[in-house]
Amino acid sequence: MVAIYASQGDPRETMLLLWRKPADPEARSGPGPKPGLTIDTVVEAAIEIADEKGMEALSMRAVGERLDRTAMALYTYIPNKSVLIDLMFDQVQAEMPTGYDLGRGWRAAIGEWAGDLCDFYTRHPWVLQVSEARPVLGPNENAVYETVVRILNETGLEPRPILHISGTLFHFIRGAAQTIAETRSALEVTGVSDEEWWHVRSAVMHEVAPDFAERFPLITAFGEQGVFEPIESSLSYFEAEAQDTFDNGLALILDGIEVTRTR
Amino acid sequence: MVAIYASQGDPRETMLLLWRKPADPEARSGPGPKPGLTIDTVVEAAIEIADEKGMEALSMRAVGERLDRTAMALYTYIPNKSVLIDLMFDQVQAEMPTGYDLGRGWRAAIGEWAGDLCDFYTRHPWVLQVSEARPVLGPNENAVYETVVRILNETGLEPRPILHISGTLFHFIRGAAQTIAETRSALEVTGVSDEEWWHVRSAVMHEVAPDFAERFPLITAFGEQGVFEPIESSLSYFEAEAQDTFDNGLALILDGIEVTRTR
DNA sequence: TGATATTGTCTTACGCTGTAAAGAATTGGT
DNA sequence: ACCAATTCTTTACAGCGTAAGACAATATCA
Repeated sequence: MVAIYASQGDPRETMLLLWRKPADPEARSGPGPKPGLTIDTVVEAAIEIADEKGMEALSMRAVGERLDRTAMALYTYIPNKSVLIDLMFDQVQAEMPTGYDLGRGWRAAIGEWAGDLCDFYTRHPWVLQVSEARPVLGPNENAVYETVVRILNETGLEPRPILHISGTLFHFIRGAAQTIAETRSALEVTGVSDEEWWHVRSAVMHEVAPDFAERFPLITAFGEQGVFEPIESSLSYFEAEAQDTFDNGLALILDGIEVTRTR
Repeated sequence: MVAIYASQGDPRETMLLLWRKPADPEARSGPGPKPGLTIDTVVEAAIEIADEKGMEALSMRAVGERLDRTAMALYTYIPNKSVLIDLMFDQVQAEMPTGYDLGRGWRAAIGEWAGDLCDFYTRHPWVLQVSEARPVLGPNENAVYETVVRILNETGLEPRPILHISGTLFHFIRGAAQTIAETRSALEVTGVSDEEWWHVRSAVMHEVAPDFAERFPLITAFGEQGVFEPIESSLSYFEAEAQDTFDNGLALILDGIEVTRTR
């Protein structure tokens, strides 16, 4: 996963695009051909490609082709690919709900929010490749932050603990969502099911590390009583396991918040 | 971050390399020139490049150059780049300690382990780009899993909860380490300090969203009383903040484990 | 000793990437 | 009719992983 730093290029220009403030409010009627595309159509096409085939399939040529243009035509609308990714990133976050019911308490609300965020990330796994370190600062990203902080504010905790908890939730949810998304796509990408994958490797493992059970007794014991029990769900084994880790991990973190709160 | 799936190519060949079992124990004295490199020298050179300049600078040509060879010379030792990354991945994990003192209880031990893992990831941030979904299954990766499970086994919990907790810890620690590493490298890569970065954007923000405080009242309020207080530490503001999030989030998760344990 | 088979390494080549530079085509204002 | 502005295309460059083929070095066998 290559960390993609937000906003390579002129920050002002990027922000104007993110918040859709045309740089020059006049001058939108001069000579020259009318633009055949808009920022939104370009961003939308790029999002479709990233959703369908992943971030590594997102090329300027591919986006251009989807819009019946060449790659270079896009540079009329967008300064470079890095900014395009920022715009995609902020655009999809509009999918996240903002109005969670606080009537049933912070725990129910944050649980719902976390589930929605995890679903969001698994719908758009490429979003996880955008660095969180220096945020994009678009309107929809800000709305997501505002939403989680508003829910956590119900805990009665101070601002700094709330920011730490929000960061912790993001770390956990992003990691869980990434694993869920990767287990899901692993079959599509490699064409090998979890069962096949494990079957082949466990055979080679015995050949290559005959002393495995002695060297790693606990994971051997834990593996034997958990791995590849027949499961009823329609999910692959690993995906079901990843989903369980999310559910249980989330509950554990909420318990931890409760402890912090009542201390 | 592009998810890199482990073991593209023949799984058996990859496992033999990971566990350093030469495919053919005989036949190591035939005609032809003697090999000038070894798997280890190649993997080591690749790790150095990834550590120094990041995963996106890791190219076969770059590794070859560091060893005074061409890119193609490496294919004598390694089937392809994907397998090279698997070998790098498992190799560096040997840095993780395995013998944590359980005398002071699981909480102290897991706290130490988590800190070590976070440090490990920030030393080798490229490791975070290797997918966790289908593990590499090398000896050192297995040792890391065995270690964390051995510590968590001290909680007295059942295997499945322990696996969920271990997964939760990995998700959280990876996310925290990634943010720490990215805040650290953001300055090097972009040449812009956190303060400059924020100064520019907050100015443009006022221009582009004059109603920001009304639209996002809580993050406005929370921001005002926390952001960019002068800090004494040698860390950048964001890095110190990311480190705080790790420390507090870890404590919170450990509290959550305690709750699960005593329920 | 000379031939042969085997192996390490290099060169070349292909299709992909982001985007700089330059030119063609289209349009509105004068 | 001309000009200036704007959209869009073409071409080009250096980088990527790696397939194919050539070449050089070496140990074994006749």
